[in-house]
Amino acid sequence: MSSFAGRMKEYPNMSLDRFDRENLHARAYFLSHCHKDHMKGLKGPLLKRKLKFSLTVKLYCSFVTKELLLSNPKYAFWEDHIVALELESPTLITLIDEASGEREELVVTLLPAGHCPGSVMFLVEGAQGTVLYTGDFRLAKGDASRIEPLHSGSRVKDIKSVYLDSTFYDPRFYQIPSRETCLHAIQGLVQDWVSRSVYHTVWLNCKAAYGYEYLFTNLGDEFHTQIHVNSLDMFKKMPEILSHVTTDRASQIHACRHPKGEEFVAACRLPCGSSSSDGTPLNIISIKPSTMWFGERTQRTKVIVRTGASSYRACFSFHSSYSEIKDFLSYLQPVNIYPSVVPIGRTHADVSQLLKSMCRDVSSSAVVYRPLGALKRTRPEQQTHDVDRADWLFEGADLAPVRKRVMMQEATPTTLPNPPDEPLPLTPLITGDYMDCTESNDDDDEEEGRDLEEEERGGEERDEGSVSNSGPPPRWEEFFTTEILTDSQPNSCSHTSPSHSTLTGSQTPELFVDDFVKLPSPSISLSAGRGPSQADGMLIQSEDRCQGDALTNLDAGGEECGSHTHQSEPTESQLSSDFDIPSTPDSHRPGPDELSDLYRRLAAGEEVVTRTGSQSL
DNA sequence: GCGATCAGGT
DNA sequence: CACACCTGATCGC
Repeated sequence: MSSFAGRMKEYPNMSLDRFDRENLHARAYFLSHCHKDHMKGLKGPLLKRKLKFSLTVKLYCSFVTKELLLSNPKYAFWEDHIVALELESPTLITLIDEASGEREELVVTLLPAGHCPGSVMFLVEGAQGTVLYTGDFRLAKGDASRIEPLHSGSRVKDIKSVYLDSTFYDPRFYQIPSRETCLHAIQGLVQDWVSRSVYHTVWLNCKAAYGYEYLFTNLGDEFHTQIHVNSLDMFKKMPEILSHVTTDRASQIHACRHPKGEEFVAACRLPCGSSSSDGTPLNIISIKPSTMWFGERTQRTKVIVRTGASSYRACFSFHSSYSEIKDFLSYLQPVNIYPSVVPIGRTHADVSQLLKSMCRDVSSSAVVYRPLGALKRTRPEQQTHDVDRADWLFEGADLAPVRKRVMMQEATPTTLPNPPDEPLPLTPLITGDYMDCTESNDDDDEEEGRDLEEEERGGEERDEGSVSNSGPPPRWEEFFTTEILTDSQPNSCSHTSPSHSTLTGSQTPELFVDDFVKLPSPSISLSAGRGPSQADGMLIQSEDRCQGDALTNLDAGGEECGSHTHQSEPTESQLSSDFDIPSTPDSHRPGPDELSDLYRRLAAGEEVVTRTGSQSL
């Protein structure tokens, strides 16, 4: 949970994501996204009173965040004090002290954060240097290079401080399967289920929070349906989302919620109360999006885990993994990094120590200080790395090490693939940096004999085409319209007005980079009979997967949902949507006999050797 | 009655 | 395992 107190050292007159205590006296407020833990104090009576008497205090956020916020009547009093900003449009903001009239000018730029609809990072440029407040974010490897305002021409901007979402900044969370991988795995599971009959229904057991919408839009498109949800109110200005959700309970895919939802589903009733359409009982599976993470060398990394006869967990993360954060930081090379979250079991000192290695070394030889510089330096507030103000003190034009911009997007999609042995040009600075995390993941690393280097080589070999799949970070803003749309959308996405199509393309998570491997493997599929769009992003299924740990997830226990579940369970391939798995040369696909033996042993309750540890639930 | 905080749950 | 959130109990105003 965020322990950020709301203030940045450089710009203490602005408050971000905290609105209580000392933040009550801020000159301007910034809300990175609409999750409750970033809105502390935002509906407090003290702040409400302050607004009544203030002409200048504003809340800055994205258009989508504004819409989501105001869809809750408890925040309606903010209406006239919210300034929605466009993404990636630098905006001059003057902070005024209402008592003294003192003014301070800042340039603030909203950057897409990929955490939930409307989520942004704040890039602040002013007299105290350039700082980045990330809010909560999930960016894939290489995304920083595609965010224009982080650059100045061909250079990466000189960033003094990053206030970082360090939720998963711990080597234990080294990798989290990409959004695409997770989405495709979920699609596979849903496909297998809903194709069985119209009574086969999926319940997406999502938490009461924004962030699952891209799941709804993609599943909606894939299955030509709308997802049943409790309310459409918050999406009334977001046609792309609105067209994929419905309050009509006659849907095969539900994401409705009820405090006793789990009990309902165990009793073959959906949280909305629906239990049948025409008297025939529903056949429900539940899929609970959950964060799953894996160590640096972990290879068998299941994206879907079965937790009961008709319940599954599916990998889903709102936050960047350790390696994604490292990629982000090593691209930006800030001078300071301040963590906003201390992972459980860690101290602030632990995290700060870990983060030190990601900071630019200001004493490095890249900075050559002129002997006379100290004498010339008359303005004490000047920062040694402030390029614009202090470069006359130094040799050369730049104090910050030259950081060349990397354009991943420009990687030629149609030309020859990178040579297998050459690392992809993801960051200019590090490749070996990932080695300093070897202290980690003993616990997660169940790989016995595998050689890491071999694994990496295998990965890069297959990475060929996938570089060009990288897209820009998510732009939830493009979901937004100023019109208010009504609930009377057509009941099938296939009828959705073409006027929305321009919004669709750039929003879908296909655009996220998959760090890992995709193989155009014709022999492997998550499910049969799907279109070419799935074939492109096919997950690799390891040959040896079936021998062991995949089966350990076939939990024979758990609640049964009526008598009809057994013969209609999803097939093996749905249960083990592995990702990033290089094939093992000396492994083999188990034969039917081996498989049935394993099934028999599982059914008999015998131990089956597992390399993923206990996953029984 | 309201808000803040904590425990316990999903 | 975490996350984001909810409910209910308790405390203080």
